[in-house]
Amino acid sequence: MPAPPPDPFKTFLGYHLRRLSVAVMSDLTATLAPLGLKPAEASILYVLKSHPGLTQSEIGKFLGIQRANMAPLIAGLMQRGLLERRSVDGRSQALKLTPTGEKTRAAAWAANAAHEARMFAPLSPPARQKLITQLRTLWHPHQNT
Amino acid sequence: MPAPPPDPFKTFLGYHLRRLSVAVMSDLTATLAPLGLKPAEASILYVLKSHPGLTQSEIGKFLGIQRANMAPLIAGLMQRGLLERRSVDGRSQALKLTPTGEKTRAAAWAANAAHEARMFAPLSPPARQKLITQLRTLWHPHQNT
DNA sequence: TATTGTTATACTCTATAACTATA
DNA sequence: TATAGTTATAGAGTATAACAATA
Repeated sequence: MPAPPPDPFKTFLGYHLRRLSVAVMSDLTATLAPLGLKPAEASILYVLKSHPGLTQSEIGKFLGIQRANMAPLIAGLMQRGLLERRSVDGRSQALKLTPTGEKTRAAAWAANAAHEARMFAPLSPPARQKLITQLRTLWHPHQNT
Repeated sequence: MPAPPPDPFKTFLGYHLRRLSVAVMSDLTATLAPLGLKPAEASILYVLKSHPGLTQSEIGKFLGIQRANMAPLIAGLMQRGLLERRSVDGRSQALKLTPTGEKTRAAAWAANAAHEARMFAPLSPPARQKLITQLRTLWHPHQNT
């Protein structure tokens, strides 16, 4: 009885990280679609809930999204009445959620939490928290932007 | 002294999974670039080392790459003399590494292993293996393709 | 000079549809 | 009828460069 061929990625953490991340992102995209939000848009709403008054450049730095790509994202959320602007100086504007934006954020947050519970059900809450801690230890933002 | 604003993604495993995965993929891309390989191409070489004789469709199923996107990848590797084909029947061809392909694969593998050691240095080997096991438990391939 | 927001644009990755030739 | 390989193409997501207005 011949041994089964070995999995070439058995020792490569990066491979499993990537495959799981892609699967989770795909599920999150489907989860948020009924709310008319993409993951990046929902993330912006989350950041503005906890950090109201940030400019769009600052949000981009926080999320790893470039200025040039933030512009259409913010414009779309503004157009839907989810955000409002207040001029800080002539070139930058503080952003915050409108009441509608906060309702949408809360709905997205609930859907996102349900998605997390579904995707990571095999892990106990402590195991999940430990995993988050490990991933944060390994992720050094300066490697990106 | 006001409390710092909370990180909105503190409890979202998916977010940290994604940020780390993007950083790791970026580093891997840079690591493999001097060998003239993209991560997907290196993965194909790895799979053919452990599973010689697979067709390109089978490799695509293994890696989660669609048939249509496998065609140019395989064509490029063929053109560089890294792969050879043997007709199984009129429509499918078994693939294997050429001697040059095996040399390139070995070089990519060594670079990839060094990349992993660098990226995941904070984790001991047992911790790293446990993390791989956890990620594999959470990843159900049928969610994708 | 440096920064914010914006536009235009290009590049990669991924997804779908359709075709051929084979089975 | 179904499958392997291919081509064409469209859509995201992301990257750089350049500009106007402002600091």
